[in-house]
Amino acid sequence: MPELPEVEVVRRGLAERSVGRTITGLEVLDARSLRRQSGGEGRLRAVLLGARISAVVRRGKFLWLRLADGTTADGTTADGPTPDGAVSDGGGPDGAETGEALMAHLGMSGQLRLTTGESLTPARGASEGPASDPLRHRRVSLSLEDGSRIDLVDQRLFGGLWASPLVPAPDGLPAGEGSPDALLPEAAAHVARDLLDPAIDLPEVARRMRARRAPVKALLLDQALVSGIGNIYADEGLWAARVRDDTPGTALSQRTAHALLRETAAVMRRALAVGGTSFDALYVNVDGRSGYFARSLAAYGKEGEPCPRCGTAIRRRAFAGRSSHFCPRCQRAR
DNA sequence: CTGACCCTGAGG
DNA sequence: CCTCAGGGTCAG
Repeated sequence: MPELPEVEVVRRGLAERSVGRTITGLEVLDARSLRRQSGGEGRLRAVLLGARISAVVRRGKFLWLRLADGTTADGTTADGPTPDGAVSDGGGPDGAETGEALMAHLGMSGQLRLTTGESLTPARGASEGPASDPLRHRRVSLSLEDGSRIDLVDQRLFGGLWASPLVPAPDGLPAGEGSPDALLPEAAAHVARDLLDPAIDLPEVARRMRARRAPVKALLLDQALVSGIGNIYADEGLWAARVRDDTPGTALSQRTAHALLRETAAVMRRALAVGGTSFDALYVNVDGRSGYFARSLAAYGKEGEPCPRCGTAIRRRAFAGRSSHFCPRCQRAR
């Protein structure tokens, strides 16, 4: 559910309130959230404890925290592996970059919540709690030096946290939103630039789409081609550009393919401006608040409702293992 | 490129 | 009780 705009809302919240802080604790309530961490909790602990958060970066739906050597309470410097030559000193005043990033992916139901000292609820039994407890599905928590906490809350456990070494981005351009340089985590190296990335080459992405026979919706969802788009914004972008989901990439003109990308970007920008899309409490920002874009959706989840453009009932069908929503009248196959 | 899998909770 | 929802990954 969280797609680019929602993840960007989270990135901004974290960047505002966690950059410069040192990580002082790691609490793992459900090890399944660390599924992608080789070496498990012990390895993650070694990377995180004593590290200072120097930046919060996003590419597509992937988020990562850049880590620098922080100063521990007793004044000693935390250690961390530094891959030779990869990192000189991107860090701030009190430490060199550790060469590792903390990756975060929210999956379907993941949230990163920031809780300040006062609002920390008295520790209930593990992740058990009343249905009203917003932290009921808390899986992992990072304690920060100021007493605040970053909580990964994830009902369905598709998301996760894991450490990944930084490598240079092949094009030498900033690795993502919020990135101080061209270094990106190895784990995000396969992820294409997203539609809100100033360094994305839209005509080139359009050309690559047109070189593939797969249905255009599958291409929009291919994170290695263009990242950040999920089922909701794919349907909305296709609706905005009046393109049918099953149109083969090869059937698109350069003009149409480019327009589709621009329309999808525009939808995501509008969603971001109102805090993202959420249908319920499952997607929220770092303070637990929902965005307002759901009320602006034209196609997604609107089966049977009139198309805002022509009034025809929106249709829904299974597509590539997911559901697809479109207007049968004004979204024509090409 | 399709489908299974990872998961849980809502809804039929 | 069964099915469905869905991002990413990986086997086939």
